[in-house]
Amino acid sequence: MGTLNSEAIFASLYQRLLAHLVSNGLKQTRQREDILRSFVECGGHVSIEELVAHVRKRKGNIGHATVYRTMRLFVESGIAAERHFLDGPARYETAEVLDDDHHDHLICTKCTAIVEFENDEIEELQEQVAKGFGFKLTNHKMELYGICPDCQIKTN
Amino acid sequence: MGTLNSEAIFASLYQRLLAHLVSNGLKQTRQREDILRSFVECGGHVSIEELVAHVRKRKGNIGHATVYRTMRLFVESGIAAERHFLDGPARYETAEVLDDDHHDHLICTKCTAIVEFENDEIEELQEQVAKGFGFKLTNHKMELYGICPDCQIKTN
DNA sequence: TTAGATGCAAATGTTTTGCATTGCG
DNA sequence: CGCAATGCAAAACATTTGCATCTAA
Repeated sequence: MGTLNSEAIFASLYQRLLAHLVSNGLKQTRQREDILRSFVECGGHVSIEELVAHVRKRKGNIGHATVYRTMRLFVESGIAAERHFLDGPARYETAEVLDDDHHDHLICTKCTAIVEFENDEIEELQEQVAKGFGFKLTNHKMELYGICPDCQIKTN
Repeated sequence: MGTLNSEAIFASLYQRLLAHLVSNGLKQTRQREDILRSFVECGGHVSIEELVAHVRKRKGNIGHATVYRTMRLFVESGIAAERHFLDGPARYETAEVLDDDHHDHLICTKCTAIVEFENDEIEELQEQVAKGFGFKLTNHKMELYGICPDCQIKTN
């Protein structure tokens, strides 16, 4: 999985990005296309630093500020989502799955492997908790930390 | 609630802190006592900056670094827990409730009011999810974001 | 042509660290 | 006395911003 249809994912996200650019009077640029391509090729949960490195390897130079500004743009366009795991730098993932299919994360504290999951029962209970306090729920963050199967085997 | 038995809370936490200090060959200092007192008086979810201001108002000067180092010590002693809401600075809460009574947070995105809650059903489901992926769950973070009753009334 | 985008460097905010000095045990 | 703690300033990060320059539309 991944590289197989990565061109298709790129195309779909780029189309959504273009729609956002047009409807907001913003511009299509070489950098935005490069960053999106790297973003898709990197798979999930990339940091800004990793993106900068990836774009620089594929193409020429790119500024940090540009990548920061572009990822903010991607989030506003609805094609990327920002996550804050542990307390490292922000990480981004493609939003293609997110449409109606919200997911949360299970993170290994030894090797930082990340598994995505979805659980409707939990979502439902969260909704009930919020309602119980009179809150109108807008979104949530749930991260489970533990030791993954591989790391449980390795004694280190 | 709060100021009523805050001296009792202080005493209980201080006792636990002393135990940690003694068993690790660390020292009892004026600053550590002052910071703990402010920490308890401030109630829940204080930032380092707020603690510095509070200690300075009650007593004389104190260094930022000391407060950072002391809160890390408090976390290691098991008398404080660190939280990262939204993406502001770290916030700390007293761990007295945390013993066997884990709780999560419901946060208003308008006024940043924070409500604590506990839900065993959700905990149980989280455990099941982790088990499903072969993970050994060590801890988790769950934050629900929404609009609190007060802010729903105010139209702004 | 012109508003928006880029890239650099400087600024910001949070947290950590080096080091001389102080103070608990 | 000796090691740990403090306080300051400097460093380290992650991120944002100012500004001159460039470029898509």
